[in-house]
Amino acid sequence: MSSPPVPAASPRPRQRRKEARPAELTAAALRLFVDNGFAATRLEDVARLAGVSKGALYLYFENKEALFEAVVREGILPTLEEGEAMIAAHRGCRAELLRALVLGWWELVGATPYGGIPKLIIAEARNFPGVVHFYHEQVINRGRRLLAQVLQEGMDSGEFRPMPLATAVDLVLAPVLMLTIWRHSIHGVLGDMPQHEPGLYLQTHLDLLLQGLLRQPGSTA
Amino acid sequence: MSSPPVPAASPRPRQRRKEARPAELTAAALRLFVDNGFAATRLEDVARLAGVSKGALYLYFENKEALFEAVVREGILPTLEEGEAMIAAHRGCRAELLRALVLGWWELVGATPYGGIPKLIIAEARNFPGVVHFYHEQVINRGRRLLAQVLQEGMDSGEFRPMPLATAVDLVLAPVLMLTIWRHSIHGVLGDMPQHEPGLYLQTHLDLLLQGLLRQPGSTA
DNA sequence: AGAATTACTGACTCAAAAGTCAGTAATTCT
DNA sequence: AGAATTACTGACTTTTGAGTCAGTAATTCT
Repeated sequence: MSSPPVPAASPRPRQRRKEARPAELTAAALRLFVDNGFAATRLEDVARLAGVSKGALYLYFENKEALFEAVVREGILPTLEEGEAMIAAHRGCRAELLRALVLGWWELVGATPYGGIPKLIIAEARNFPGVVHFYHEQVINRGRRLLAQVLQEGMDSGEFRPMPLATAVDLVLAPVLMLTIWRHSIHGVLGDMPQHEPGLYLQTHLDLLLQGLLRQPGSTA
Repeated sequence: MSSPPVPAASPRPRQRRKEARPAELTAAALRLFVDNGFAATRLEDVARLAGVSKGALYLYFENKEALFEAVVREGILPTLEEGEAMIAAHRGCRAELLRALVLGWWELVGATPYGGIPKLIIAEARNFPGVVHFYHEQVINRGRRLLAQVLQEGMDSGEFRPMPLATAVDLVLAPVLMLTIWRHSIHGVLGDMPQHEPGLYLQTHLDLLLQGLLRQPGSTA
């Protein structure tokens, strides 16, 4: 229980890397915030995971809340433009586009550390109304508009059956979000579900969804 | 800013109600844990909301973690037996049973304070692996088995198309869970979505799902 | 090279919230 | 009624972690 503290084989000489620090700190904070929650995360641990001292963290972020906000703001970047580009460039049926958007999102966001942000937002919503407003405007609603457009076009062209638009959008999203949420909560604890390979899960989701949406079933699957 | 503290119109003479306290305390704790998260909830606030002092709370619960565990354990009671009874009693097609189970769950659990527990478990999973194991065994897997049975019977009888069973179960659950999670996080902050009346949302979910599942579309909806 | 600058450290302070317990007032017992 | 019991209180101690800052060492300037 009381072995002498290991001298940490050459504790790596102090480095000065002003440019890289903020991104390294937000990456570390994202990981710990998602895993443990905001309140239960110690800034000393964030700093250590990023390879600096707690003092250094405060050189780059006013306080814990500012770090949280930075984490969320950073999480938007790698996402929506891609989707908006895809939707503009796409030729072919809306069903294929829908598949591409969902699977693309999974690869670009869901499967990366940023996939933890939905869980984080959900868990901390009541403590950070400002951040929620921001995220809702910049991410949620923007993503919804994207999907709504695809569904609307599909309905207009007769490819999809008519449906309540806003509700249908959320029904496309729900399984995708649950997948990432699960990964960052219960799955992380249990090592659950061999059969829940994300690819198969999303494919089945899309199959089921499209069979429900398509006027002529089988025309795409 | 500094009006004299209101004497709290007859501060209600001290009461002794050994029997009722634990349930009142867990009810208060459920509310605050779901709203603010475990770490961000002060036990003094839990006690005040339950109408007792902090000291009294410690007469009934060892510590904060024990209170959390009690909250989750209590949340199972009003649920699964009902579903298992329904499934045993039901005559008629599996599609109707599926509708009844989903809508029944919403009324009995989702729309009540217990509807906050999924969000709570998700948010705190990494900090309470023991509780997650318990919940997974006692609630999640049991609920899944229930739905799997219905889907399997439907497939066997030819009412439903064949599908990967475990995945299909989770696709039934995802929108239902997202509905409760949303209510207790983002919705609570934004007063969001007039059109997201839970009834319509769940009906649309079931319509869409069944159109995908049914071999002869229209035979139920 | 040495001087000047500044990114970084870690021991410190301080506030807040978990947990304790001697005392108080309902209730029950005789 | 008074004595004995015990559910409850709230002021207290202890612990924890956010936030600070005087000092240190890497880098740049001359």
